[in-house]
Amino acid sequence: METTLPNRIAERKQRDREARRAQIISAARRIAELEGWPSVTVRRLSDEISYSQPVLYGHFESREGILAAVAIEGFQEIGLALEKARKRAKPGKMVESVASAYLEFAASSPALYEVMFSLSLNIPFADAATPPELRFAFAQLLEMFQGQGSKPEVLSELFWAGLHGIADLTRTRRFPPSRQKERVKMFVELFTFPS
Amino acid sequence: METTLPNRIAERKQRDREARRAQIISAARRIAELEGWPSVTVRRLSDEISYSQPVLYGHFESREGILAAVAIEGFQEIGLALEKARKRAKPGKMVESVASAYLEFAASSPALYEVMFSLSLNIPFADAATPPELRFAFAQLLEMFQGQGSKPEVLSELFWAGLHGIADLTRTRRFPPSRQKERVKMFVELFTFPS
DNA sequence: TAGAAGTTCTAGCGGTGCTATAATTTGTGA
DNA sequence: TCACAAATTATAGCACCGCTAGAACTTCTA
Repeated sequence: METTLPNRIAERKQRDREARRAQIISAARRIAELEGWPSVTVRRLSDEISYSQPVLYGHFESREGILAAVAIEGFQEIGLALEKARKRAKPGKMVESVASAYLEFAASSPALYEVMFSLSLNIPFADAATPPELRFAFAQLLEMFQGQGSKPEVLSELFWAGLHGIADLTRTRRFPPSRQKERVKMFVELFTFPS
Repeated sequence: METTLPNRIAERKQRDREARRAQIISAARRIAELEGWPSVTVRRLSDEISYSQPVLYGHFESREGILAAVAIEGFQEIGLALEKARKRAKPGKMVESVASAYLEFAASSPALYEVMFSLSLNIPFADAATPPELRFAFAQLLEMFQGQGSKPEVLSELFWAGLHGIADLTRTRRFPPSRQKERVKMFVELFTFPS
């Protein structure tokens, strides 16, 4: 017992730490979605988790580090959503299914989507230091265009860019939501090639 | 003379006011391009124009009002650039010309482009309250697709969305700049239809 | 159970956007 | 020309921000 007890204590501490970290991320996300990112202050977060401010800096380097963690979580979720949409799509409907899934993700969590892209992370897509969550998400698009056309990478990038453009311009109210259906339909047609 | 003098004084004051307003916008833009938007503080701007802070609030409602003014200026400039590209394009090269002009604008003034879109202005595109600068810019794209296809509005929106996506993902380092040429080429092909 | 090691909090620094109020300059009529 | 009103500008301060040094406390060990 005596040799295992310290381990169990250490494990519990680690669990607590991770739970608290998750709590911080969750609170940041919730507040951002309800009141916008400017309301996500370090003081506010420390209130939410009932710890003083310095505790937050034991988990993250800075406020921006917290936002980055939220963004990573977002990329993981969108990656999973795209994978699901890709795999469950009816034959010939893959592009439409993935496009809809992407836009629905962006529309249902606008603050999350905002932080995923508006944050100027120093995280290039095709870099060695790119987080796996980001790689995975982009891989879903790449997978979709494998075999179709001569440049699947470039095509995937354009598909992503188009979806991001629609999502971003919708989020910032540049596009009237009324025409969204038509928009998606024509977008899908643009990226559907005769087999 | 005596009845016109007060007018001349008032005119001079108005001119001074407008000059100072332009100076504020110009300083904000310069600082943002050199050091990023977080460096554009009200104190810093008041230093640049050698007036105290409250003077700035005689010109703009808030810091965000200053950014909005810069953004409007940006929309005016990109509108002119797109118009020029559209009108001077060789036959059959209009889409390519306009796309290149758009991306070059975004790449050459990244901070300006950033504020034009990252700012969540309450300014829908197709609204009555949409500033004319915004209308004009979008009109250039609309003009391009008039007659082509059945839904020029939707097509223009998709074109804009695609360009914005490329510009934004490039600016935030998600796209490696290396493939930019290929990207633009394929994008132009997507939006070029057989006559 | 005393002390070491690890945690957490208090309190404060320099900065931010913004503004009430004081000081100053400017234009005007006697 | 000059006193006075009106417009303009500056000073100084508020509440809040991100962040952190050092004090206070808790937990574990011997």
